[in-house]
Amino acid sequence: MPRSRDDFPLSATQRTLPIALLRAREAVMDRFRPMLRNIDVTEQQWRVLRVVQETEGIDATQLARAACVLAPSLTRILKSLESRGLIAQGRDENDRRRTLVRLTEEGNALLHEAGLVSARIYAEIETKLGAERIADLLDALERMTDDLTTQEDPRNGG
Amino acid sequence: MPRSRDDFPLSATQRTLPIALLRAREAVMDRFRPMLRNIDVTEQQWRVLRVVQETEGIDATQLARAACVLAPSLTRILKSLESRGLIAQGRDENDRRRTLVRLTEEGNALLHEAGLVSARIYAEIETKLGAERIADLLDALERMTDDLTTQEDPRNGG
DNA sequence: GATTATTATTTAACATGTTAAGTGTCAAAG
DNA sequence: CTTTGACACTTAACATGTTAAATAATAATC
Repeated sequence: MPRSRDDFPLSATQRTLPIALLRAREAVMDRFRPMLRNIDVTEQQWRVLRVVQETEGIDATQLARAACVLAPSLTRILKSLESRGLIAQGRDENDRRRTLVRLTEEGNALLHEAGLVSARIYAEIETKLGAERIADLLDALERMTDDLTTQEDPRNGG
Repeated sequence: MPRSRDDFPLSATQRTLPIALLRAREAVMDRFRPMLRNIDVTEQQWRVLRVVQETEGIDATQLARAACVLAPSLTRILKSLESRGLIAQGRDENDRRRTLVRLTEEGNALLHEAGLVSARIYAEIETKLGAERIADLLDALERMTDDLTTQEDPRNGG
């Protein structure tokens, strides 16, 4: 009796938020990985590019937060993307500590084309799962994230 | 007008499954990281240890799947945990390709103590969010993972 | 039983996660 | 204007993610 691909003994660790969130994310990302591989861009690089596209001239700190990458990772990613000619970095003249990032024309072209494929994949997922179901899940996830991130006021002893 | 910690412009990428799942997972894991750091065990090592605890004598392939780590990562993790005396590896006598993993007494002691702390943290999260809400979210995540993982039968022309 | 295919694991190479420490810039205080 | 502190990265070091290729052992085939 062979075990199928997702058959492992149902145990406590499999029914926890960290594992369930990780597995769900893997399931989603598996659909996008072929596209990313086609354009030779990693998952994290893609997130960074998408955020830069949405907010041209964003600074590194906000970019890191929005793309969910740590500052040291972002440093390397920006260096890599710049050497590939996809983005350009500059200094904020008002605060020369800050790095400002924008897409090059080449980066813009890449995002335009890959963005179409990405949108199609997301639409497929939406068809498979149902738009409302995804919206509900997104709402639940965002609420949970907020509730866990908001640190309780220490004055409300408890 | 300073921007608060989680204030970034609300844009499309922030309302997608990959980002939302990533952020939710980060919010949860932030609660466990201090404990993990205390015992000098990484997030992935902890998952591996927990699964081994649940299924003593598990083989590497099932262990990797249950702990959500890739085979090459597992190789390194097991080597590291073995060198610390927390686990022991052996060969399956019926199939000498397979590596079987079990906890040492030291590993068992570590998991017992840290497991208490972990359970307390999880209980805190449950109190903050509500047990039913977590259960519903886990159900939704598991359903979505299943629905995305199940490859449609090619005979049902699509 | 030798050949071939398949499976389980490992190794290698590069990218990122993670933490700590270092560097340059701005801002407040003296 | 200098000192101190805070902020925005950057670098370094180690662990893991990810893919491809290599090894070893089993299974299937002729």
